[in-house]
Amino acid sequence: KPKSRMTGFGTPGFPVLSRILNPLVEGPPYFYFENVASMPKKEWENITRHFDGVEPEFVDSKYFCACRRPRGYVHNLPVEGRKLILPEPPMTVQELLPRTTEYWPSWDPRTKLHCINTRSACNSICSGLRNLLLASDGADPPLDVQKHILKKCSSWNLIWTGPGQLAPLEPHEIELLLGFDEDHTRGASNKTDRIQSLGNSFQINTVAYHLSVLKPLYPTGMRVLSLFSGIGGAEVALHKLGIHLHYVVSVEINQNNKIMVESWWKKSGQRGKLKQLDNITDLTSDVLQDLMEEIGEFDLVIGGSPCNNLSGNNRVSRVGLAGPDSSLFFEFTRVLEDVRKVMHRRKR
DNA sequence: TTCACTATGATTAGCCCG
DNA sequence: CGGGCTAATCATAGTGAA
Repeated sequence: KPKSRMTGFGTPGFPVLSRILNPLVEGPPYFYFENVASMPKKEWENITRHFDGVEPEFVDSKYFCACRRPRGYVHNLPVEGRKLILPEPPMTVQELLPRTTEYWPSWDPRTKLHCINTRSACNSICSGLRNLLLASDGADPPLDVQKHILKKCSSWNLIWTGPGQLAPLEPHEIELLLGFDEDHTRGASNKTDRIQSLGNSFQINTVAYHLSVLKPLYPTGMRVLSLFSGIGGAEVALHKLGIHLHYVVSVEINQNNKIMVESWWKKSGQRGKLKQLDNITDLTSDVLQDLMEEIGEFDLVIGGSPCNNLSGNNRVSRVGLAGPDSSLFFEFTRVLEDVRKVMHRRKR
């Protein structure tokens, strides 16, 4: 089998490659940046330039869980000695959602789901498919009908929820797919918001695999600067690795997401300190310097900047990295550079 | 105001094949 | 090596009901 582009420096089942890192970008601070893999290559080259030539590691989360999620990760972490978090998650939809197997027809060969999108409304599609299935009265529909249905299933990421019945994923199912505990996003917002926030999140098992090399480096805990935190995927991944979170500065502008992170922080029994900020542009060099007077250094700067101007799903404003939201990427490298400056200055 | 739902293609990369 | 084909995509703006 040919090696896929989406296995990065190594995934379970694929050999671990080594790399030589530019000494200029060696940690600490370690950094970890994430975004969609399928943006124009030109934009990834642009991003690489802003990370002093560090190239993204492209990884598909299908090697870690039951859904596709091709993403690029730019980081300066060691790539040897990676470990999976336990328990290992279900690798197929059928294992993840056992109730679907009862209704999953033999002519639907899917075992993995597609990327989580933020669309939730496809009732008319689903009812149309149900009518098609009703027409075949329980028997396998004709091949051309099967093909049509499979295409819709693929396009809308539908699962079998009853006899001849298809539906999109519910928020609690997306949480499990992405490696969160069930109900991670419950209570803070409505269904629309939950799906949106989840769709923007890390896949925990994938990210934790990359971050696992930090555990032996920081046996007593880490001080983390989490940018574009969202629902706290980075924090959850580190916690599931058993890494003590000594201090987390979490920057997230969405109030619902902030509440979810704060709620998780309490629920998971954290003993460190969480400081939440709203807007990354408010995290100026001066503010950061004051923060670091209190905290000391940051061991890790982590986050994924907005992708909506880069995503192929965007019909309206796919204008590239310089777009109104995606241009916040430059704040990531700006903040990282500010952190480096403070740390470097102290070394002298 | 809040919320669920709906309509809306283009741009990619990766194939295959001549 | 280049053109054609296939398949997939962390989305947005608008509508209407509650």
